Amino acid sequence: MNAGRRNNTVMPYFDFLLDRLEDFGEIAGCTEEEITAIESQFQLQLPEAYKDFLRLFGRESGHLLEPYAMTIDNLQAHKDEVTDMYEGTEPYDILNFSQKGFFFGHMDDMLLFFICNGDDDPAVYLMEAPEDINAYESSFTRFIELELQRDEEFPISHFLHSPVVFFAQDAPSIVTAGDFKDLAIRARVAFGICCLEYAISHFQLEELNWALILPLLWSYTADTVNTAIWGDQIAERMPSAILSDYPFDRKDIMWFELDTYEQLQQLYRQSNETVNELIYLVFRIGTQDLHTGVSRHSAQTLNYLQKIIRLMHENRLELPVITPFRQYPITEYNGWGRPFTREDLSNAGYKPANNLWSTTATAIAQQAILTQQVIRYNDFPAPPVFIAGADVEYDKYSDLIAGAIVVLERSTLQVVAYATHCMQVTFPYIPGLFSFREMPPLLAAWEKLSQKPDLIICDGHGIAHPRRFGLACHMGVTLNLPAIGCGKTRLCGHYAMPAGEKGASSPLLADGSDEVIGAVLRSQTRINPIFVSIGHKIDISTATSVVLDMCREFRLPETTRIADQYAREAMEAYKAAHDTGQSH
DNA sequence: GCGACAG
DNA sequence: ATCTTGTCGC
Ligand SMILES: [Mg+2]
Repeated sequence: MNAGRRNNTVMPYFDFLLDRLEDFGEIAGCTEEEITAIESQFQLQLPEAYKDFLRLFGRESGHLLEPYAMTIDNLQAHKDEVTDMYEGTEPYDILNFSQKGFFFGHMDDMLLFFICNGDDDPAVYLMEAPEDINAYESSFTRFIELELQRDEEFPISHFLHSPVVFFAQDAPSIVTAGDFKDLAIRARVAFGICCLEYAISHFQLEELNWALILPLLWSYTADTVNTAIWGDQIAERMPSAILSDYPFDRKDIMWFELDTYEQLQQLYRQSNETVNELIYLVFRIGTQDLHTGVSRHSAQTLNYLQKIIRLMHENRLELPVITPFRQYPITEYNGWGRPFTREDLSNAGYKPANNLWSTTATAIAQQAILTQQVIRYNDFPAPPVFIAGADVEYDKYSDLIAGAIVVLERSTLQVVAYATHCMQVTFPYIPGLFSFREMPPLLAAWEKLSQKPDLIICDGHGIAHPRRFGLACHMGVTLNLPAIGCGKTRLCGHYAMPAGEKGASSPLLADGSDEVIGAVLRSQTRINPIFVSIGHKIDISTATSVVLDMCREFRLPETTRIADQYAREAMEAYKAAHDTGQSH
């Protein structure tokens, strides 16, 4: 009767519900047209299991499922909520990748989503905040099945399969215009200029002649500034004015000559719209209250600040942290704030733009999602014979990074194969996000490797990691290869010192629980122990014995040592080849 | 609020 | 991780 009634469509995913549909009370399904409309509205391909769900419950989900707000009339609200969390970014862009996150319901304050990656019955995740994402159920059907079995209203206590923690510095800076409500105009201008600098760095426009405008902008925060003159000077240098069709006219321009005008033209032409718009917005903040004085919170400059923040978000740009600006309250100097310099900001924690830092939230989300794919038991057909080692080398004077993977025969330590790759770094070093820094050259080296190993020992932790997803896990899961994490120092967890003799070990325990996340292994007698943990497809005792087996004369396993050698060699070779090619 | 934080 | 010199203990 209902248009949502299924016709001949097979609905295999919720067979288990068909004989108890009356328990749900009032239910109604979606039509195929509605489902198609959702897909086009959200620009994604919905998984089959979810479509089946919609065919049954898409319009009315009955009292059992009602608290989850999973009917289609809620979808836009879910999306809006996520959008708010991310302040302007599209919710399905959160997880970066090519896949899109689809937010289909909620539990209390937490949003439920799956990733549209082509999987017919995808895993379900819970998002409490952008950087706090947990795997919840292994599939959508299982999610429905298990939720219906729960008696409790909202069984929050067992939401989390494993605790997800992250270092505070991993979290992206979240700043809203409202945060500047009580801060001086000088602080607002300075924040805008900092955003401008971040944008310049992000678009790799540092080489342009920013000296034409940046120092002048910064002069606003100095004690010598005359804001009226500053406004006049900046107005003449506005990108819109310089790039307009009107030719240079000495009568209109008081503050610079023709050659400066031409240089400015060149600058803004090579710049881009976003950066030029930021300059304009900074100008507006600086001049808005010029004649009226600063009233209360100066709502209009907050408005421009909001535009700046939105522009930054639209371009996926990290925002400067707000801490350094907090020291300039709106109560000082009639709202303008006391003067300061860029150095004052640096001393208070302002970090210059680093375009590599903009993706931390995405990286954390990936880890929370990928960690459930880690297999923590032995999963290999035969005892591993060809053991790979991996290490990465850096160069202090450039942004070069060289990765090496070496394959050794387990007992003889013969080098069976090796491969290296040198490239530019693509990610900064952030404890907890290490794999995003070292994986790219390692994966490139892996591609070149003529003989693939049975197992890989990585120079970094596996599950001995705040989100249980260190470098070794990332490598293992990515390559679908048994992997061991072997770190030199602790990242997280606590332990008792193992006995002094080679081979002694003690468990590495997770912070705040008794979960064993690794082994502290004495690899040489009375030498500092090393940290072994599961990477992928191997258990901790097997991992420990394999690592111990590879530790012959030194503290570190031969795999790591030899990989280190090859990586260093590759770096030197690359630099030498590059030098001769460049020096005229 | 402060310290801790793989390579 | 990087650079680089010196020192300690076997
Ligand atoms: Mg290393």
